Amino acid sequence: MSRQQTQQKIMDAAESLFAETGFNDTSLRQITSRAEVNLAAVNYHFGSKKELIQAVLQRYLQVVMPRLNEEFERLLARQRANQLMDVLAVFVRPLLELNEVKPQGTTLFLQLLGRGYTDTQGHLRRFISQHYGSVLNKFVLLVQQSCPRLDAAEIFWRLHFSLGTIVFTMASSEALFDIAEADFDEQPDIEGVIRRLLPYLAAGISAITIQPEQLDTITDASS
Amino acid sequence: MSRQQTQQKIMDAAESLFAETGFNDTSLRQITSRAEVNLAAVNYHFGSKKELIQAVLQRYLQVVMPRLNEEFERLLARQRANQLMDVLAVFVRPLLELNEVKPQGTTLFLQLLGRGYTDTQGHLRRFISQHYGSVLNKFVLLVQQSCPRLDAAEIFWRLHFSLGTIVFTMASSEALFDIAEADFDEQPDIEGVIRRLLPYLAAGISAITIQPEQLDTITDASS
DNA sequence: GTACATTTCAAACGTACGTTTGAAACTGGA
DNA sequence: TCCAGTTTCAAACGTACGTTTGAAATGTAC
Repeated sequence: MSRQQTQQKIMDAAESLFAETGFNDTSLRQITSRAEVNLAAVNYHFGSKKELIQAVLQRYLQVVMPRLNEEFERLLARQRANQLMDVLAVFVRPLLELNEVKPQGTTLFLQLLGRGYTDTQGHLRRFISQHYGSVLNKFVLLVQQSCPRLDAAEIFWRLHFSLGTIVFTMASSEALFDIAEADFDEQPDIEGVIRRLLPYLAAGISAITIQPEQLDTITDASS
Repeated sequence: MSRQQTQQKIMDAAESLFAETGFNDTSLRQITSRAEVNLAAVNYHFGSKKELIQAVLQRYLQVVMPRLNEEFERLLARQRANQLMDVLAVFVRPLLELNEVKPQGTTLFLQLLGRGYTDTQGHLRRFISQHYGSVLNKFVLLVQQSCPRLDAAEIFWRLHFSLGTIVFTMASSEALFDIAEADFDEQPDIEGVIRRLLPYLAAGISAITIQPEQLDTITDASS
């Protein structure tokens, strides 16, 4: 079997298991057994489990990140500020194109991204911000331009709120899909979820800032 | 040492470690060592690690859930539908009262809740919905009443989006606090984050629903 | 076909985990 | 004081993990 074949079999088996169970709760023995390769193959081909995790994510990141970078640059080159919804919508196409990389690619990638942030995998956060920090900074800049009302701190928090929404939804998407199917007769797919996500995120990010006094008023009024 | 003292020392040590590192990545040896009790004490007093996790959460749930239940009942008894913001604001006071149960109680509880949903701890989700499902159903009903425009499926998704925001923010709140402090000279506390969260969540949940055609328009327009 | 490098394989390594055990140390009431 | 009941303790158990090892198998170039 060629070097590439083995590596690919390992990464294919690993990514689905990682997406289902998380990184820490997936063992190399599960991975190599599903991939039908020897246990030692992971360490031989990737060095360590940590490096395998990075390789699995890198396979998608190296496709989607240059695409996002293009889109961000294009929006930044415009004369006037973009609508927030337009900035967010930029993600849709590159993400859905991951389905051409491999079947279920979009779902897998987003689930993996979710695991990367919820599992204790500090090295993954570092890996991403080291390799793609400049791309993500362009996105933040675009959001700032589209929401001039909001100061940097507010945008920082709201973007992390949004990251939480995405990451949590994708990490538990399997369970959510099951419930949606059982309770609402939906046949939800990843595109449907993204469609539901965008207006939610856009409204949240551009929400009117509340003053402390106002919040107290509301809290008091209901007591 | 009395039964209660030991159990409390274990739960105190466990909850902070769980909040920092997650359930699966915190070992009984770390817990008993920090609590200065024997390793076997956890199994003697709680039966198993799983039951310790539930006990740690239960300590907060049994305080906050009856309070929330009261508030929900009160809002449900009103003649006309409540504002969404009022419904959400109901959480603020009961959550902040957890700081009186013990120092940092609010933060700890929300972090633990976050871990419960992001770690692979299916038993916790089951535990909560078994014990407090009826309370949470009242909340869903209140949201539905305050957003008559939205159908049940849309509310289902948006409430889970919101859950993701809360859970993710709290699970990584330590890191977020550090960044906010370094980059924006904030001294963020849990109350400040809640203050930032409410308008974001309210705006997201009550966002205007987008039609598929409109989304395509936006996606196309930006290409 | 031989010599070399690459890849696979079964086995073992050391470590860490949750849990169990049985004896020792306590406790409070008769 | 004694004793039953409770709680602590050090030690061990069995299991699973990521990684390493060295020999066997496979592939490749001449």
